[in-house]
Amino acid sequence: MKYQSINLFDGITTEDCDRMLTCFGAYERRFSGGEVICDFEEPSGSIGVIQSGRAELIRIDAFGSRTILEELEPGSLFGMAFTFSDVCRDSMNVVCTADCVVLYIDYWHVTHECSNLCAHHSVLLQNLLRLMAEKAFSMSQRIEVLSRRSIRDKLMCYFSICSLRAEKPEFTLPFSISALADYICSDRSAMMREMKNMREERLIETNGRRVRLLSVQEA
Amino acid sequence: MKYQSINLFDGITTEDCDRMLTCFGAYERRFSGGEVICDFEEPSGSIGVIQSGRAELIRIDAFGSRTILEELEPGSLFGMAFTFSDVCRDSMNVVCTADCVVLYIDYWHVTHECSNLCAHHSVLLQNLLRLMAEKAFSMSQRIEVLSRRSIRDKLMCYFSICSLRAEKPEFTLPFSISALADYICSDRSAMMREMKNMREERLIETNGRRVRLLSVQEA
DNA sequence: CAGATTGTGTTGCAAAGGCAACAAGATTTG
DNA sequence: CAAATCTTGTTGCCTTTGCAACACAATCTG
Repeated sequence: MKYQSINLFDGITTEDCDRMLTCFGAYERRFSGGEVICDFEEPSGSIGVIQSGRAELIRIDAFGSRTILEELEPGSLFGMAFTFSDVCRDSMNVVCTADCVVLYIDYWHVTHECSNLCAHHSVLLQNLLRLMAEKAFSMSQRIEVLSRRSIRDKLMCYFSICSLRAEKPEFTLPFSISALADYICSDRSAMMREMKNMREERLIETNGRRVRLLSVQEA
Repeated sequence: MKYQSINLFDGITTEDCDRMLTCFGAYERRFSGGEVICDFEEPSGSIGVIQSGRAELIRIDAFGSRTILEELEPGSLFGMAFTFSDVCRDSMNVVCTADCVVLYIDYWHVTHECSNLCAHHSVLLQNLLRLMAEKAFSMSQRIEVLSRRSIRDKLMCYFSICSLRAEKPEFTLPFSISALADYICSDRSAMMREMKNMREERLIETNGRRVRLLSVQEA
């Protein structure tokens, strides 16, 4: 099962698309690396779609511990119900890591037939449904990784997912080794120690962000 | 922000609903406690909707360690892209915990206008969108909890969510204390030890599944 | 290019958590 | 009702992990 990423506007012509976006009151914004795209300070009724570039959903807790809650790639959604709204009073941000174009769409407009009867409203809805399914999929993966009890198991689970996605046992991490520690919610030095052990036990080979799974699990 | 759960068929009359379901090839099945509703053995193109009862999404890894990946309540969705499909070769099941009625809908039919032009297709799509958003929301919560580094923090985060949902500092856990350990992916005895400490430090009070948060966080 | 920042790699130490094992109350089931 | 099962509760021991602190390469920035 492989998911090729789709864009929200696949199957809609540029003219129709422009017309709908005007009708929806949608708008685009550009961000450059390091900028905070969204800080969830006030509730918003709009969905953000990463059109291009990269961003991360970051949580910083009261003690300054930083966690990457999510990697956002082109096609990724954020905002609204997609993000857990700060129950624990930590600061949450979507931070741009590589120059981004973000499209904002009002949620209400998407779910209600508009008076102009936009021709491709239903196509948009279908695309949105599919993007959300992809998002649900990636969150399930994250839960899968985080549900492991040890750093080693978390790494092995995450690497398995990466290698499955790459369709080979060798792949490149989508972020730095340090960020990987944030992703698996473990201490960086503890993780590096464990990776060293795993290299010595010949479970993996690493070279920078390049990782190769050696023990292709037999089961 | 409070979410009242919706049903997939809200806003659709019973007759229209029946007609659509026939048209979609949807069907209902009943399960009783302990039965395995879905084992993800073969890929399926359908969405499962819990209509009534309760179920859990369970993973059992190669060493027999059991994890509740998700609590499924009426309105919850499972199957397809909603569940991470077994990358790590562990066994995954949806298990019925209280007598369930489950509705299966073919995914393809939902996303494509049918030839019969079912009147309320778009309403169904909107409802599905909303259910998926709710699911995304609950998965975000789960990630929020699991991303905490210590058992104490995981518990506090989870209890905060529960108390927010209950709109008061006292609430009843939706599952047994033992199952809570599975939910937060920690050792049961370690969790009990930590809960004991937390009781002694007067962070919480517990009585069976009844929990009261004492330190209503000041920030 | 110099200084600042970020990423990588390492270590000692203390604390937290996992594991195993046991005991006893509660609930279910034949 | 008695046996079996599930849930709660506890403890000791040992491993894993987090934390603090350091060193050094790579990259960014004015």
